[in-house]
This record gives sequence, C-alpha cells and structure tokens, in this order.
Amino acid sequence: MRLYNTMGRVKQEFAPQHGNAVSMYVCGITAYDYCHIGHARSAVVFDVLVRYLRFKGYDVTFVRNFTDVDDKIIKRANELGVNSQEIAEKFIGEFYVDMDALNVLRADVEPKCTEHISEMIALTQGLIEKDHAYASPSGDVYFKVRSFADYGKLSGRNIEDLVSGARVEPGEEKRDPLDFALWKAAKPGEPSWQSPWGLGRPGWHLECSAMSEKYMALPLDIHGGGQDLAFPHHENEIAQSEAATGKEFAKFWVHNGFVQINSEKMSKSLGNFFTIRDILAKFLPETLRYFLLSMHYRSPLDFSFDALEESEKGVRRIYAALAQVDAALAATKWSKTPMPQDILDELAGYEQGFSEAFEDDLNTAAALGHLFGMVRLAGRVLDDKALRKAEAGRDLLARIRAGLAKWSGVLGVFGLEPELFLADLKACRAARAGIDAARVEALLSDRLDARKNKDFSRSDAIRDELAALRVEVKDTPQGQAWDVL
RNA sequence: GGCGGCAUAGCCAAGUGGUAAGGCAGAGGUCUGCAAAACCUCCAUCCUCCGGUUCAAAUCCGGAUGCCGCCUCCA
Repeated sequence: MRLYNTMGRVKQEFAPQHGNAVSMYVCGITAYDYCHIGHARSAVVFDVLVRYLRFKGYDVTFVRNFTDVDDKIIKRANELGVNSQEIAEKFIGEFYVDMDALNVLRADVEPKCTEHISEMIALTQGLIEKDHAYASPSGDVYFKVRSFADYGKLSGRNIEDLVSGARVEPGEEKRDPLDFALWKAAKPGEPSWQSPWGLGRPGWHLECSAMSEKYMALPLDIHGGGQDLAFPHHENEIAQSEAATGKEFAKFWVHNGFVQINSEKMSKSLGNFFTIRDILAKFLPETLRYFLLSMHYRSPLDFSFDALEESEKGVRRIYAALAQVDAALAATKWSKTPMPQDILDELAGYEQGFSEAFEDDLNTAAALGHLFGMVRLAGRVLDDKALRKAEAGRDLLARIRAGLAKWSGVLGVFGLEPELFLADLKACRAARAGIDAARVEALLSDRLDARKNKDFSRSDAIRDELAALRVEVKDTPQGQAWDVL
C-alpha cells in the first residue's frame, strides 16, 4: 500500500523492513481527563491502519503508550487532593471504556511511563556520555539540540527558524533556549524517582524513545500520532533516539489531521470541547466511528452534531440494506433467472475500487463511497422480482454480504447484526427526540383499528398526530412500523 | 515573524495530468388507499481568482485572495 510519510512529505510504497513483520508505535494519551473526540479520531485512524495491515497478512506489533506521570496529571491530582497515580489509573480505565465502545482494539503492548523509569535513565545517561545532553546544577537534564545535526528534519524547520520561538521558562537551567528537558528534578510534592542526578522524573519526549526501543527494533516501520505531535514531540524523539543509537528512528511517520469545531481547533480554552462521552450520550458508537472514517485521515475534520446526524443516516442506510439482504437470503426456493452481466461488472468495479482506496493511503472516505455502490446494487437486485428469487440473485447478495463481513473487520463498523443495530439506533434516536414509546404504541393501535375498518381519513389523522410527535409510520407487509422522523 | 496545510455543487466530501466518486438535502417517476422505505432518473461544461507549462490541468508552476494549523501542553 501507499502511505503518506510526513518525513519527506510524500506518499511512498509501504513495505516492512523484515519480511512480514511490521513494528508500529503510536503516541497514546496523557491520562489526566476523559478522552475527547480528537483522541477518538487518532485512535480510530490507527486502529484501522493496524487492522488493515493485519488484513493484508502482516504480522503487526502495535505499541501504544500511556503517559502516566506528567505536569497535567500532577496538576489535576493536586486539584482533587489525590496522588497522581490514582488520577492516571482512573483515566486509563476511562480510556478503555471509550475505546471499547468505539471498537478500538487493544495494542499488543501498552507500556506506562512509570514502569520504564530505568530505561529512561539509561537512555539519558547514554546521551550525556555522547555529549548530546547535560545535567544542570539543580538536577535537570537537557538535550543539546545543536548537537544533533538533523534536528528539524521531520517538521521542516531549521535551527535558526526555531530560535525566535524558543524561550526559557523561569527555573529552567538551559544552556541554550532550544534545549529540551530529558529529566526534570523533583519539586516538592511531585512523584519522583532516584536517578544519577538526584530525585526527579522523566520528560515527556523521553518516554516514547525509551519505550519504543525497548519493545521493537529500530528503525520502527511506522510511528504515528496526531499532527500536532510532529513538532516538537516527534522531532525530539528522533533527536533522542538517533543521537543515542546512531540508528534511524522510524521509516514512516504517519500523522492524523485534527478535529475542528467550526473550522477551528477544538480546545478547552476556546470552550468548544466535546468528550467521547458527550457524543455517546446522544449517538451510537458506530455512528461516531463511521463519521470519523468518512473523511480522509489527514484532512481536518469539522465536528458538529448536524454532521453526526448525517453520518447516522448513512450508517442506517447501510444496515437497513443489509437487513433486507439477510431477509431475502433466508428464502429456500430459487429460480434460474440469470444475472445480467452489467450488474456483475458493476459489483466487481466497486469491490476493486474499495480495495484500491485502502491501498492508496488508507482512503476510507473513498472506500465508503464504493460501499454505497454495493448497497445500491443490492437494492437493485432486491427490487427486481425475478432476480430477487433467482439463484444468481442469491449468489450476488451473498457475495455482497460476504464482502461486507470481510471489510467490516477492517473498518470496525457494519459488523453487527443488522436488525439489532437498527433496533438500537431507533431507541437511540427516539430517546434523543424525547419520544414517549407507550403513547406511540397506543396511537398505532388506534390507527390499526381504523385501517381495519378502511377508515383512511382517521388513519391519516393519527399519522399526522404521530408526525407531530416526530414519529413516522410505515405500512409494511408485516404491519405497521415506526421510526423517528 | 518562521514553517506547513487547505480552498471541489445548497451542505459534507473523494479525486496529484486525460476530461468531476459517494453521502445528505432537493425534483420527477415506479411501488402504495395515501404515505414511508427501497429502486430508477435528474441535480458542478466545471473545481477561489489571475497568469503560465502541456495535445490535454481541479490536478503541475508562478502570483493574488481567503481560511486553518504548528512554532507553548495538546490526538
């Protein structure tokens, strides 16, 4: 497959360095709060990438870390009057709740910063020995940015560009404003570990270098994360790892685009902030996952509840079609009507298009377009009285169904039992609309009586009444059904 | 100020040289007591603007305008 590599900013053919094995590291969360929709996007994007690589037959080792000691965690812990480890553990637990809901698979290794302190100390010592780092009088250790000639190669910046933006915070003892902390001397009340430089804790950038190298050989095949991590986090990881080992750090750098609100970055300070839970309180997890996959992973994605409703309609349409396909496939008698070649050709085109979209930089948006083509085709066969009852029609529907089953394992959506999903969706939408199901059932019962008596004006009046409640009645061969308008 | 990205129909969106996927909304039709769902048909001669390269550009180059991100914690 072709993957966009931030290093060099080009799409390149992806191939593992060693046979079938793929090593992939993605920067995980800092566990100090509930995950927001941006975390959801990153998690889903890399989840689909891992699933797709495995689908292609690669033996993927996927490592995703947890940052469980950090300024923000300590701050939160102090606010709540508990220790930082409790905060981290709580929000790691909440992370799993959200990720399980979104059908994001666990990584193979999920290392925590606090469990790899000795590795980080060793890495820091190595950097000091190679004169890429130095300890300050009070026990901080800083990386000498100017000692690493390639600094800036990922983000496309040169040292001089960075000088104006660099600053030294009060209390820091940098020899050069560009330098960044590998190790921070302990302040009173902070979690700390013994080190050659006294009590302290690791800097954020250091963890990923130490933990990725522990679990996988360098260079990594793929290193991923959100776009904002490219600088300085990933740039610093490169500097640390390459300066320490002399090896290239990663072959492919993959960065997902941001979630925005009204074309602006979502952030707490702007107050335009949605957690995964805010959304799952109103929408099903598959709706959110589908929404996240309906745009290319590198594009900025504008979130709104209106856009989510649109995605919900798309998901519903696919599942509704699957439910109809399943119902048709339950038949037992089949005729010999042949399938027109053009339908077969069209399906083959969608199948191929779907695969090609994934091959081209994980283009899930384009792939979903082909999926709708397949669903339309299924509808065409189902609508054709002869084809619907023909062996050829059955075979075609079964082929579409099997294809979807296969791909749902990669997308992580459309894998549920259609009728169950549709029932959940209906309940979800009814709850959102504040519909009183008991009252609806009573009205439907009255309407059924009216219809039995061919009192269509009464029947239609009840339908209007239901419509006012945002309920839409459908008369199906199986009787009345309703949905949220 | 430095670095980078984006600009496609009413809305969302795919598309990096060969003549505009898909979704939502909308219009007409089939079906229906009427509807709904489903299916069929229609819905951008054109891709922010101005130049240029080419037989050929939404796609490449130059410029303009607008929006956004990073440079500070951040998915």
